[in-house]
Amino acid sequence: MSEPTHAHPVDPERVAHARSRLPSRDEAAQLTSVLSLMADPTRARVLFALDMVEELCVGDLALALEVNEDAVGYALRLLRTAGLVVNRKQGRVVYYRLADGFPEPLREHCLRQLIVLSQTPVPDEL
Amino acid sequence: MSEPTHAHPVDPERVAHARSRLPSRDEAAQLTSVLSLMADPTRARVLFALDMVEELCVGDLALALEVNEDAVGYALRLLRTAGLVVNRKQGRVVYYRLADGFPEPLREHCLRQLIVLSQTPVPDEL
DNA sequence: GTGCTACCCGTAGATCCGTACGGGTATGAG
DNA sequence: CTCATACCCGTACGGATCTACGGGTAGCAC
Repeated sequence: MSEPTHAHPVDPERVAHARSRLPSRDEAAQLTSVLSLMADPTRARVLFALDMVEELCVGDLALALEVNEDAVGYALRLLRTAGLVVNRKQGRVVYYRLADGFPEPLREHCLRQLIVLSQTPVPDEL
Repeated sequence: MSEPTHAHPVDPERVAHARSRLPSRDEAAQLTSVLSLMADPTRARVLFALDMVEELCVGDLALALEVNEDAVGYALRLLRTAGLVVNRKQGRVVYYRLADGFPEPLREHCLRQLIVLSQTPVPDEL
């Protein structure tokens, strides 16, 4: 079924309207690459924590989230290589914080809004 | 290394502060289950499209997004079973729309904000 | 120097996810 | 009735992703 049966739209007007102001596949891919970084419990909570307390070292982060250091290590690795967090080394302790360029809308509208969402959940009718 | 070396926090105050108002692992999981549904180019664009034009049938959705019907089919299957979209069958055509209970903050603050984000991208320094 | 701590990296194994394919049902046209 | 359309489902396969582990380095204590 993968090939385009149904060559002509049922509602051409709506199709055109949707097409006109829709992110391209590339734009969407770029957007979702950020989203999928937040779409993991550990990473999301790391971001929440850093949004609240400015700066935390790896071990304290593990304590705060109650996960092992492997988990935070991996989470931080991905967030770091994506440029969403930055680190600062002092002695043998490494402190992490949100990157300066951390997308402000993401922080304002998603991080903080979603923390509310997480208290008052979703429909979930199944 | 997975076991908790480093039993005592470096900055106990910040750890406590972070811990106090942090989503639990369960809350975070619930939240990220929604996020990971949006964290896919096809699904995200499906949601964008439905947010704009109210209602579209499967074939038109495939046309608008320029993807094959298998892709939209799979995307809609997941969004549907998660309760984020609903469908209405008229003849042999199936129309989809965002569910009534579609999380309003998600729609307002994320969908619409993120479409802006997708135009003016992220730091991405690597 | 030895040893411990805080963290990082690379890799193997399990698991999850998306795609493609074959086939099925129901509606409508002729 | 037969046939095409619009859509759905189940499954198999390839690729991505997460976890756990072994091992490495830099800083500090002694």
